[in-house]
Amino acid sequence: MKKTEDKRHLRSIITRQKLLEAAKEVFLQEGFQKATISQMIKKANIGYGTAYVHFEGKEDLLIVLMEDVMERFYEIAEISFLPKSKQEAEEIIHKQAKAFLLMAEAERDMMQVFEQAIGFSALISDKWKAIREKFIQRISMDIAYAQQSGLARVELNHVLVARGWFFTNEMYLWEIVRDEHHASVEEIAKTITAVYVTGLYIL
Amino acid sequence: MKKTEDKRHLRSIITRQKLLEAAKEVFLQEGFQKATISQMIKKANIGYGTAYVHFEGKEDLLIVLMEDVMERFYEIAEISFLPKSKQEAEEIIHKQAKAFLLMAEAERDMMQVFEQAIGFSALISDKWKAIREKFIQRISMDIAYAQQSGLARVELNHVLVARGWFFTNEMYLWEIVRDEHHASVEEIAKTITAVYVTGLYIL
DNA sequence: CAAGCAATATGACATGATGTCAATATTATA
DNA sequence: TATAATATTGACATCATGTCATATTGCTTG
Repeated sequence: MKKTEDKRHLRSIITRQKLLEAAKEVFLQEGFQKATISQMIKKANIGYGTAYVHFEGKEDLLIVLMEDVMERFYEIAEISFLPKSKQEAEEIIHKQAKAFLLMAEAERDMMQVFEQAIGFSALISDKWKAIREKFIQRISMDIAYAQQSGLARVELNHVLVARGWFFTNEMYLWEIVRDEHHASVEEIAKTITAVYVTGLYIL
Repeated sequence: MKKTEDKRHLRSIITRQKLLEAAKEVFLQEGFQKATISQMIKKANIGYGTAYVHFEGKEDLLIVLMEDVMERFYEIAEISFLPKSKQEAEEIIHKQAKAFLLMAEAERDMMQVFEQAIGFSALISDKWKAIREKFIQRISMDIAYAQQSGLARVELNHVLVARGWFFTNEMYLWEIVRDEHHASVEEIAKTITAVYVTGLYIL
């Protein structure tokens, strides 16, 4: 007999789901700090203690709600990079930077909650740090490849350059999330890519 | 009659000072989140309510404690910038970036508390944002100057470039604060400056 | 110099959130 | 149907915050 057909297990799953949906609403409406478990269980029509049966707390709830968004970040980080010229590199890098920044627009609401939560929860902060390191590791490799191909300046420490480049992207991401950017994603991506590629690549 | 000689006003000042010192100890020991008013007033040997006579709460306390550090950031932001060549520009920029990053090492302990507090307190977050905007405004002007002098690429939006450049610096600052950097401040400053200057300046 | 006034300090209290747990309800199994 | 296993519940203990009526201390004036 499958667990899914187990009636009481099913009930448990439904409870969990109700709570997740209520939590999302509350997070979006109140932000991470102001959101409380009480509001969520009320919206979900379940008992207070039930929330702690299914999740460890606010943080845990948000992490589950963010899982698919985080997955998409990981996918962007994995875009392949094998340029044969400086121009080709610029195209790929521009495309990747833009995709990264567009995530901010596409998921603005949840990302706003996420940003707040990074400040409050070490758990969530670690999740974002993992994404960051994934990107940086990938960019480092890309730079090393370009250096080996004679496309990029060899005298630069590729790890340090990678971090710097990602940091620019990340901060613009948060600006867009907060809706504090005063230029289009396209122009931002174009500009920062231009400086980066000219600064790193030869010719 | 001067206020300073007023004995009860003097007592008030001493109380305030005792609290500030105790608060600093508690912040450094516990971090911003875990630090409580109770711990501070205990260390300072004053009553609970007294803390709220002198300050509005934890946030306010930390802001006062950070005032001189913030002042020093503003001073760094005001370094003058009138280069006559790309090389001269690189020297000045490198120097400024290094001074900025060295602040992280010099004030690491308090900056660690500050970083945490940025996540928790809108007030403190705004203080840091003000510093950031000050730097960006200044860098924007510098770039515009370099563009007018024919030293920098005119086709780039100077405000966007300025933000991107500051973001790299800022994120490295926090890495250094957290002691998570794996290169010397000198090497970091040298590397990011090299990419930035080559990317932005002509020749 | 004494009485009254103003500035300071105090801690008990109300509030609001958290996480736990013993008790209860529901479903499965024998 | 009895019993075991699983799921739900809300009352409770805990802890930090900010407020406020009261107490204390020092100044000032008649």
